[in-house]
Amino acid sequence: MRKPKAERPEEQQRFESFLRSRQLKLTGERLDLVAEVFGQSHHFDADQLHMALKQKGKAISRATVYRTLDLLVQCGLVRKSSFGDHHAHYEAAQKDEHHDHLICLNCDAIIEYFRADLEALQDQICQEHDFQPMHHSHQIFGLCRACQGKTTDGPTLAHRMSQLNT
Amino acid sequence: MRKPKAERPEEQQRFESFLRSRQLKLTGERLDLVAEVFGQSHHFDADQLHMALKQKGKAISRATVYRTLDLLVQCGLVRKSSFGDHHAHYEAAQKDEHHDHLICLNCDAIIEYFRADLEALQDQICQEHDFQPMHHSHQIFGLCRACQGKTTDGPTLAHRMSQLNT
DNA sequence: GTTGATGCAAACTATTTGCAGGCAG
DNA sequence: CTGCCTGCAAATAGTTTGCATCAAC
Repeated sequence: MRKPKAERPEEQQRFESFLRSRQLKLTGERLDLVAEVFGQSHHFDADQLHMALKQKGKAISRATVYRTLDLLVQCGLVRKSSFGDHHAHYEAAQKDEHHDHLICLNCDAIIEYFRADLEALQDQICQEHDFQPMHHSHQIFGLCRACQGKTTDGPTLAHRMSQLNT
Repeated sequence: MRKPKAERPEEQQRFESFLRSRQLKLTGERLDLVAEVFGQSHHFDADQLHMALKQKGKAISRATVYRTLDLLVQCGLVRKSSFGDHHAHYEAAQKDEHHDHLICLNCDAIIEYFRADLEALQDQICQEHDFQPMHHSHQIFGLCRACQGKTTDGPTLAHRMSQLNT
């Protein structure tokens, strides 16, 4: 489902103008990374991206991976979040659609959801406290459908729960 | 507002029976730490606790601070959470009351809130996705009442936003 | 040619862990 | 006295940064 490079997918164009607007340079590494991010399955972390690139012969240093992801976050093409484990997760931002996550503690599945009424409720809470919201994060941890039946590994699950950093 | 030691505040008793139930030992360090946690202002982090203890002449090693906080979390007397900066935050758990947080990006104020309808909505979302919730975290970042008027430091604010790890 | 980018290795931060000696039960 | 506990220092893990070199504009 990856668009041919020749087409210069929309995301790449957005990135290019972002770079130009800041007098930053369009390097081969940046192009490779962007291509990978938008070819890749939605959710990933810095290391997965780094390895995926390496496997395709595009060995980009970790430092550059982090630096470039940072740029993509700044220009809004990528979203960064933390799922309670101890490293950052990234996802290609789909247009301007916003969503939150359900996270399976057994298989790490990530389910996205969006509820207008939840967003409205948040705004209401903010109003009540005279608080001006700028960002929010809402995450629910538990077991996805597939993992509820399974005899999930109790000790491991308990351990993950206790390690949850949220 | 700190109860005299002689009274053995409820929290300390809870901790003691927790320790006994696991054949763990009631050491001086653990007692000092518990006293500090429940004497202290609600929200704190490992380092603040470590320093507060040191200032009172109770120099407990960082390692022990972390280890003991861990026990307190396990026995439910303390709650651990992450506010998008890069370290854990703790708070003495008030009975079994649950709440979520509004976090001011300018002054770090933390405002607690609880909304039954929000909790209900969450359950509904879980049902819709056949997801069994075990834990959730809901945080809204922005400006508290006091900081909305102030000419808040734009660059700094933007920086904090971009560093948000949620 | 400037100026910003890259890779490497070293630095960092918050937290964890191995170990030897200490103290609670 | 046995086994958990402590402090220390070293180890982690993820991420960031300084620096010399290199490439985009």
